[in-house]
Amino acid sequence: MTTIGRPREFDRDAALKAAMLVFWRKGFLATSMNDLCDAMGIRSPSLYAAFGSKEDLYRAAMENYVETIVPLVWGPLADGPTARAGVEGFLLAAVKLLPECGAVPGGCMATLAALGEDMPGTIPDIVRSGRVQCLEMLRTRLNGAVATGELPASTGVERWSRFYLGVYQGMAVQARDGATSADLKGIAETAMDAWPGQGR
Amino acid sequence: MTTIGRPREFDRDAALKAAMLVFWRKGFLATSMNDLCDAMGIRSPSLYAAFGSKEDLYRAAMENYVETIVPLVWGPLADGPTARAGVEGFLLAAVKLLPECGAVPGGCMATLAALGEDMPGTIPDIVRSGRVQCLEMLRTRLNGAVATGELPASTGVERWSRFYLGVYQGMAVQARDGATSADLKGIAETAMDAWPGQGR
DNA sequence: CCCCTTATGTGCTGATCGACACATAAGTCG
DNA sequence: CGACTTATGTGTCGATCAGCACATAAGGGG
Repeated sequence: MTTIGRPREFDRDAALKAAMLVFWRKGFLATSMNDLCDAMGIRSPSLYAAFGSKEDLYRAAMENYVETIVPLVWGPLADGPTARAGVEGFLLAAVKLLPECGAVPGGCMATLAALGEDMPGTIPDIVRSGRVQCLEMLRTRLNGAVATGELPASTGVERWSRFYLGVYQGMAVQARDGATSADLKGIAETAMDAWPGQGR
Repeated sequence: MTTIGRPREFDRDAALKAAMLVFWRKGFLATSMNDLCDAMGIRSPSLYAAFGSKEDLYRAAMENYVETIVPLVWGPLADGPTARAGVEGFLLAAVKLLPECGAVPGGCMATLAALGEDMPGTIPDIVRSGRVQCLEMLRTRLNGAVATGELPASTGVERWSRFYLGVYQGMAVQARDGATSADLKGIAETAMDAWPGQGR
């Protein structure tokens, strides 16, 4: 299919990725259109033509983050041979990816976005939906473990899901405050020692 | 001592408290000087004369929060008869105070501030210091428990401190996303079941 | 009473915000 | 080659931002 009209001179996906990295690093409020134009290498009319508005661009950036970055941490949850191994793999992946490491921003954009600031428009819905998806992944994995008998039927899946989600969120906060990989690993191991149904 | 010059016509402490509540609800970036003037019932020259700048006012507001609100949650940590009772009391206080409840904002200003946004000036240092103080309170209580023999000498105080801090931080995030008191209580109880040195 | 000091109220400043008008350029289609 | 469609570049819009100049008001000290 041949597109009519003057062809776009920049790579839309590359520009979106650049915008995602800026939003990840600086957040929605602290990022200006100038910041975005500089990082994306385009002028604002091109940006508005391709992405709509700052809020629309943020939504697209969050979707890009969920598609490309989130699986690096949450993929092991679904991939582990058992639910226990899945949760452990997910927390250990967080240990590796949450601290600042050079070019890529630290922390978790989906977890830490729009927490302490009153956001305009639909921004709160966008980020809340990302966090709810994470909770849902934990529910799914733990429900599966109850179904296969890996966990006793009496396991409170809802509370354990929220517990491990909370541990991850706490790790993200402390990583933002400069916690080391060793610090985060201690949190993850401590949380794994609490794994349900194996004793008390 | 008689103060010279025209006397101030507003209550400085009441105005500071009003500013603290606005910063708590909306965050530093999303709060404008207009918001602050409206809430404090004064005009901007009076604000600048009494508090310096927006950043100075934020620092004062955070100190006010740490003095008046933080003890409502963290006071039970030091007051409990044992370290275990202290940590449990602190988490249960968080269950009651983190969810939105009418006039008072929900969440925790010190925990959720400046997480997803790039903040100007010394704002990051201000909020980081608040969170480090919380970690220090946990360290102190758990170190005391090791000294009195309540916990075995082999207890890794650092990792347990970061673990319970992380649980609290996760509860704060989920409260921001609409978790109920029952949801938070489940997290708190699950974390208490992991209490060190009583079995496995 | 006048002088000094500090607070208040009006109104404004330069900077920056998100967003767009407009003219021009670069393609495809007839 | 026009006619049409879409992208780019320049420039700028009104709104809002944090902060302050200036004149006026309200107290105490002499």
